[in-house]
Amino acid sequence: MGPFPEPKDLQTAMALQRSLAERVVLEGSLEGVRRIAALDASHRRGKPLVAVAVLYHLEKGLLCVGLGVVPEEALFPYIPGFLSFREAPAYLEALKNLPEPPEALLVDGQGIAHPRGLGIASHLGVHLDLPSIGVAKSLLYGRLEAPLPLEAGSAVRILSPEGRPLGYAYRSRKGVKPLFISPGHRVGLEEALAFVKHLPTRFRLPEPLRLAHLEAGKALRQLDP
DNA sequence: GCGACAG
DNA sequence: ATCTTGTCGC
Repeated sequence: MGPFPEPKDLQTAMALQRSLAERVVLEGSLEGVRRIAALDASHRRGKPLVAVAVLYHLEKGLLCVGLGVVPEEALFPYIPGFLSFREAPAYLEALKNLPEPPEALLVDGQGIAHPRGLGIASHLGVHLDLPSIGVAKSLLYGRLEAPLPLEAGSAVRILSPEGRPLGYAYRSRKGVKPLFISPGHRVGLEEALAFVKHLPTRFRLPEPLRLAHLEAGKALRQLDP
């Protein structure tokens, strides 16, 4: 799949995003997929970025954890709309440290619900040619078709300014803030939501992502107590 | 020019 | 994302 391109400026990054977005495939079902990698990262200013890939089996649960660490100096800055250029390199390292390749990716961030149609989940999916889904804790782009009901399991579509469906706002549990689900690559809109709905979810985040989040925080603290 | 703005 | 204790609510 080649190296992960690191653009020298935002104009170049933007052009790359528009180009890669044309390669996104918005169809496919994840039925039958059991082994997924959940991706999350944590960091503190002046410290390395710690990325975690959790290999999770839908029936066996947590299998193992892969780490990816990138020094602050090597990091692309965080700019809304360009998150993948900052975090994806660390995720790719983390994925290399897994004993076996996942069948799909669950990523903390947007899929196609992005100004140029290439959130970090889509970017990673296209780069690795793997099915991927974006699960974000807040909305970056688009608007909700209607207010999201308070009931657990409710979902309303995320629409682009032109009215195109980009994903779903999804209430995973009662009394929690919604998650924003959008297909990353090689999965349809409905299928992406259906897949997330079937993941074990004890709290707000689906269990695989929650574990990845906990592991990332743990790893960051162990860097230098 | 005025807001909005994943992690 | 992280800095942070107790506290309100299901």
